[in-house]
Amino acid sequence: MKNAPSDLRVRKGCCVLRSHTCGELRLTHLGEKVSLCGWVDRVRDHKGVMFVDLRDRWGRTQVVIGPESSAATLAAVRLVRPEWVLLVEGLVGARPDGTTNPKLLTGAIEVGCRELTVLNEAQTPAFQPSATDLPGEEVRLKHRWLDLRRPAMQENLLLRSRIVKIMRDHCDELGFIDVETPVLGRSTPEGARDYLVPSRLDHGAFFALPQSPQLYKQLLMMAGFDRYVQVARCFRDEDLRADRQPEFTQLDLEMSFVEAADVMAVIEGLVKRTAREILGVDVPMPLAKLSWDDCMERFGHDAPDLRYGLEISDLTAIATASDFRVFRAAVEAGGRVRGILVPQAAAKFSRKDLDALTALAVDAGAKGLVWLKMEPSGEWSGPVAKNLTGPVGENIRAKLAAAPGDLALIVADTFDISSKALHTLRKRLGSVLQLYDPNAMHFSWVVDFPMFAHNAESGGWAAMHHPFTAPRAADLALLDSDPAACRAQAYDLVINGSEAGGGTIRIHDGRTQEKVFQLLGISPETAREQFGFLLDALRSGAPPHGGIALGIDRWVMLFAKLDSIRDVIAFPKTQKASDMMTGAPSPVAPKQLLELGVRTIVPPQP
RNA sequence: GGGGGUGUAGCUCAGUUGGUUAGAGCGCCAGCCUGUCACGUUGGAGGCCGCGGGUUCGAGUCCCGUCACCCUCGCCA
Repeated sequence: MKNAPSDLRVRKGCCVLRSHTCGELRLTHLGEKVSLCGWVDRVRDHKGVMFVDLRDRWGRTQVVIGPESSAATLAAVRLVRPEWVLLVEGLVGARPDGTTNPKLLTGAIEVGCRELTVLNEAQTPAFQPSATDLPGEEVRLKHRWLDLRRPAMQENLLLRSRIVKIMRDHCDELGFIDVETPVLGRSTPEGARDYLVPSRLDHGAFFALPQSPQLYKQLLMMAGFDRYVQVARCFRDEDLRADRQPEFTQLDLEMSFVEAADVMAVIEGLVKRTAREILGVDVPMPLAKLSWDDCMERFGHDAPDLRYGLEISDLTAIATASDFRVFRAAVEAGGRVRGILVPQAAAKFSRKDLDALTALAVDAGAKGLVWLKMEPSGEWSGPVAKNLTGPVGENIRAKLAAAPGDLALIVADTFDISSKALHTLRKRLGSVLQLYDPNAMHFSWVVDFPMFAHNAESGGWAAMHHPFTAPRAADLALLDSDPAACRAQAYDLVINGSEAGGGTIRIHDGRTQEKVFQLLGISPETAREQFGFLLDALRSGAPPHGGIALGIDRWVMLFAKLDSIRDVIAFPKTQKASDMMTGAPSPVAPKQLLELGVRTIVPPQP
């Protein structure tokens, strides 16, 4: 054994220490003198002969230390432990007959060790990256450097890198200019909660981290950049989910002199290219476009999973003719009666299962769930079937196209609540009944969003997308007469029931922008104070423009067929937005707070 | 903020109705082993049962509180 060399010898290629990676050697390298660097994955000691699996991000190679190796090397390797970092020099040899390992790409060869250099020792790791049992996520996050040594995690980040490169290449080839925008910006009350950064030079004033570069990219259009793109970090101080982190990355882009179709075409090209290069799948273009109304009506949600059916049917007209009190009450209150037919599911759901589904519907706000099973006789059965005999039952059967053995789930409530309940049920049924191939990917657009939604807090209007979204040209007059009916030039990209991107054509004239602000309850004074620069810029020769932002983390998660966004982020945060590894966020020194003119209410923890 | 789940050895987990000294596999330490590749084999060390309180003759187990992590509703223009 010798110590790590201080005089780095130049070898072939650009690598000084190593000639090859641990995933590289094949039978074609037989007899070559090579040097490998990597981590000790496993050691197998057979006294006279020892095996060390050396691992790097490229793969794993078996190193043999046998009688041919020097006594010093043999003695040295006996001390080696998993996760030590080694430099191994030796000859590539073919493995003896019957000892090749087809599970490894390098399984036909092994490196006969001539010289062994310990580049670094390692304390016993908190968990073994090579282990088959995955540690709990808490442990993985705390020792993230170990977790990231696992081949699965390395593959995830490699996939992310490839996808981002495809995105950048695609935009570059289409003439997009990559422009960076500020991270320290101005807080606006719209949208999500801001992350704030206190100003040292102006006590009492705060920067906000961007929820997205929305206004900057619009101003770049007004500046004439025509096509802008950025891989942009965004920050939203809201509660986390499996697919939501407080900081996340968007492919943010904006184009001038375009209509929605132009932006969508750019993204469709990207979808096609990514699917081809990453999955080897050809996605037919153009993608299906569903109107928002259609989505809500048929799936109860604005980002439906279209890998399976279970569409919602409207039974309101049938219910109107019914004596069933539950149905009548909903209809008379202006609500709707809607249902899902689950083919050949009657026998699969026990009373207990149906109670669980009912609980789901109730959680979604519904007062209950009507379930009906169709008997072989063609009659409905179930707790309320007796209320739905005769023509009503027959009409429901006809409308749902129900057959014996089918299960019908019906919700009578407001449109919003029935949508939510049936969407929740549809999702549950889809996964429980395995109605789709989990490896399949389905891309579609949802378009024609309403401009506004009712804001429960203020009682006024809230922007469905954001306050800069342009209404459809034909709907411009509706801003005055009927804002609720006004549709936006908005488009969401939906992948497997997940919102993977969203964009709009923007308002490019000041008068319309002011009108929309006004509808949103933003006074002219507030608008001037917070968005004065935008209003001025809109009056300074703003081109028609629009764009989109894609959630890169979600894209990678979906393309990697993973359930958690954290598995495609190198250093993610926990559900309480803390970093298990660094301990962020942490208390700071009183001096730092003093400089910032900030006083905390809760005293710092010791 | 609400609902649900988990927390026992470094890691993954078992632990019965509340009852003697809390177990297993992996890892770790020390032997044996010349063709293994999740090597095998013999022995050994290793525990604040998340934390605090309570009930009890007795608590890993029951009760209350609390903390952390995960899923989820609200929230996320």
